[in-house]
Amino acid sequence: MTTNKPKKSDISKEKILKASLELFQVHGYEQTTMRAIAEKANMSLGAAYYYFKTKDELVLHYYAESSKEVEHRLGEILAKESDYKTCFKLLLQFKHEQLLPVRSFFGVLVQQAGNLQNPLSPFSSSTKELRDEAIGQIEYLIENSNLKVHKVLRPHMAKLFWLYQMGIVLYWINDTSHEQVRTNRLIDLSLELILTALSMSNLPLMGQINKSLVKVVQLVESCTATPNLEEQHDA
Amino acid sequence: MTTNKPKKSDISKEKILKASLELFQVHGYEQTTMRAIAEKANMSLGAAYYYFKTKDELVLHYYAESSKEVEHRLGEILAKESDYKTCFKLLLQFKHEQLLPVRSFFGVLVQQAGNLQNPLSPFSSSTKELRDEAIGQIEYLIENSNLKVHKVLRPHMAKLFWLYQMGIVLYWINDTSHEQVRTNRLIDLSLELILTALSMSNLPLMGQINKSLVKVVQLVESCTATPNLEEQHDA
DNA sequence: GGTATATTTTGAACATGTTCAAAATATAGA
DNA sequence: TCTATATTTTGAACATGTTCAAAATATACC
Repeated sequence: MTTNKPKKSDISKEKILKASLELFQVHGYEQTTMRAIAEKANMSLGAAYYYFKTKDELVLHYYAESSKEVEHRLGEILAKESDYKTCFKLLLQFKHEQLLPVRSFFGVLVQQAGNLQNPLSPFSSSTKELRDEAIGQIEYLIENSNLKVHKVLRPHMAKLFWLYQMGIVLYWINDTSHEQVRTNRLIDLSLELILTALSMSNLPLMGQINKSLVKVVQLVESCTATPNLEEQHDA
Repeated sequence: MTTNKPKKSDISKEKILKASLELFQVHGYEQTTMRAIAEKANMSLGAAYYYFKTKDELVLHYYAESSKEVEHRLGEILAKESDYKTCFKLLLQFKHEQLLPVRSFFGVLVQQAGNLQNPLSPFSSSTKELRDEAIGQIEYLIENSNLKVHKVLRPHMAKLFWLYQMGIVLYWINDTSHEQVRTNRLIDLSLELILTALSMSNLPLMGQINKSLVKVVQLVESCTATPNLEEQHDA
């Protein structure tokens, strides 16, 4: 069931992807119409919809693709560095650079964050796979790094970092400063902050804070992890 | 220039607002069409658009209205309580209850948070007035409370609390648990966390963290405060 | 009241995401 | 090669947010 012959459908799919990428990059997500995409791909509107059920799905495709590239890059980074702060910074910077050309339309993903019902939300159930993949990547990064953190927090670090990283992306998307210098500064400053805070998590008087933090993370997670399991009247 | 005679326009506006509220409540924001609103208000589609330039603007109206109610409620709370934790909790709970009937469609406001260009975003320039109003309310709450926090943090507490509160609302919007018990738990837990953390901000070894935090807040603010002043190539 | 101007209302038209039944084409089995 | 089935393509149609020129109505001034 792997790739045998280049099926016609694959070729058409490619055509649509190529056309949409170009248009999205130039005109952004909203301004690009499905009709324009279909036209540029030399096919009818209906054909485009045969391959991608919604306009959203096109963007989701790039998201998935970039996730794979990040995974690859992560391996490279970890081969050279073990200081987790440096690693995380390199990772964020790579995402930053790699996503630069698609920034104009990639934003829709993040922008829809607040609506868990929207399939485009990074918290929605349709993006769960991608989310878990990203969190797994961070987990891997942490495992292979020198991050020292209280054992109560440890199992939730990857999720926390993922949330943090989503915040950075959100900022980046809306950052209109020249070459996004502000985002870079934010990365530096916030990593500094987190680094310092985490290094304190082993102090005795932090016990309460650590526990509260874990509970909050779990509560947040419980809303995203299984959003489609219908109304869990929990206790 | 105050209310003289009930202008025809005011009556029509009221009719639209009433119709839209009912429809939004029953069917939510997306499912409610402008045509349905116009029909329910006994007027043509174009007339509805004469009073509200976009569908969004209708929701924005309720946002503004509820903000006034919150302000009123805040006065009541502060008259009885001075413990800032209790105050904040009461305030959050009031917002929670008061917004309950509009929860189904009020979410669009928060959901668009990620797109600062979207007028519906609570970070956008079109909602700046409302935002400042809300922050002012929190400022007032803090001033009249017993909150003790490091002087470096003090000037930014209201903004921080506002951000925090937006997070809570975001959670609340998407909380499908029975009677939103999860949101209530989140409020308890996170307030506990913040309370503990803030009470530590005066400790000597927190100096670095405090400073970093302030810088991060300022950086975040710089992206929201003047989003329409065109490309500030800052240093 | 009559006329000029401002306000309000209308309905048609447009753009765009999406659906769908039917047509065209490809594929497999005889 | 011929036929049956599966895949792909098409274009028309629909829903809905939005715009707009023209018509209807109200208001103000004589």
